[in-house]
Amino acid sequence: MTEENAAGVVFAVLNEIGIIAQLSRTALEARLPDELIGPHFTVLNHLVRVRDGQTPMAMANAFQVPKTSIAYTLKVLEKRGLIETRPNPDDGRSKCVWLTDAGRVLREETIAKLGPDFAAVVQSFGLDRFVELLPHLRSLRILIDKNRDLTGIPNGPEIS
Amino acid sequence: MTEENAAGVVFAVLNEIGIIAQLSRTALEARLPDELIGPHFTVLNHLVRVRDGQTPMAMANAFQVPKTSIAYTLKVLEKRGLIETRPNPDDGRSKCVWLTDAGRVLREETIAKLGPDFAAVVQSFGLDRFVELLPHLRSLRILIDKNRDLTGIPNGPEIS
DNA sequence: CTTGTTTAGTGCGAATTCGTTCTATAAAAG
DNA sequence: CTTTTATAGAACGAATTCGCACTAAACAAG
Repeated sequence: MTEENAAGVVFAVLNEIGIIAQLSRTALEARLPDELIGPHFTVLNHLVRVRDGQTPMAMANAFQVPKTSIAYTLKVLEKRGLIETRPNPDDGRSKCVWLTDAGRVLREETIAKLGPDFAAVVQSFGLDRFVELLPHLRSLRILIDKNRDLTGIPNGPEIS
Repeated sequence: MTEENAAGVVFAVLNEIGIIAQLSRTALEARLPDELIGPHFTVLNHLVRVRDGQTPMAMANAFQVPKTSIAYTLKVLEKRGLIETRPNPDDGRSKCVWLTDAGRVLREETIAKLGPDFAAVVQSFGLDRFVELLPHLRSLRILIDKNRDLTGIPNGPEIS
């Protein structure tokens, strides 16, 4: 199963990344209330980690998904009372997304539920390996993101 | 933006992985014929890399998606003449999936189109870093997969 | 052999994701 | 200021993903 060429290694890395993403989404959803799925939590978490009051478009860029996908996710979150939206004072076209108290609480509770899972993985995998992995993944992410704008991949009005 | 605790590092790593997965899916789809999307290619590639003649259920396990999702993907691929299915001689309940010549050709063409993209990323990121990343990602993937079976996450009849 | 349980795949409807089109506003050009 | 051009979001329908119920075959127990 050894990869012999450069493309093979890249392929294998992206393949592993794809599977890990799928696995962690499944694990996350197992700790979420039934009516919520991965992307819902991703939005809540993003609003806490980066900042409240972002526009939907900014989040579409951050997650690299079409704006219509974010729009639907936000609609569900708003209906559940986990976020609220207000007009953007700086731009009449757009709006800003704010967490409600319920949204913050749900995020905290979910993270608490994930704690033991993370702890188990950290113990087996080693925290130092995670720490070592992080900057490499960051720069790879940034690089692929840049490369997207160069290689003629049509990012269209949807993505950026 | 520095992460101070273990959970934060894990979170950040999984977050980067999620974005990279999303970005590479978008990049892949930009090189695929319009009527095909990421999962279609993933199946074709898997059948070449692992082996022809797998059952749908085996692929559902490999990709960690519900069997009904794979079923739909296979239905599209079969309609496009990229795969064909035959009954499983060892098990009357299941069937085996085989690549057609058209399926092999499409995979080759797609990989050829991705070549320059991969080369660009490899040049910037460094092949050695990919090589170093791979085993870590592999073991992380295996670990999360194992952990899923332990922590009471209901993998149900769908996943495994 | 018969019965009860598990597993692979299908059918079907709901939820989600996405591309296209449209409207309103902002930004740029003249 | 007026006229283009670009952007944010909404509306809408198609494609995809998924959960649940069902069928048929394998397997285990008796």
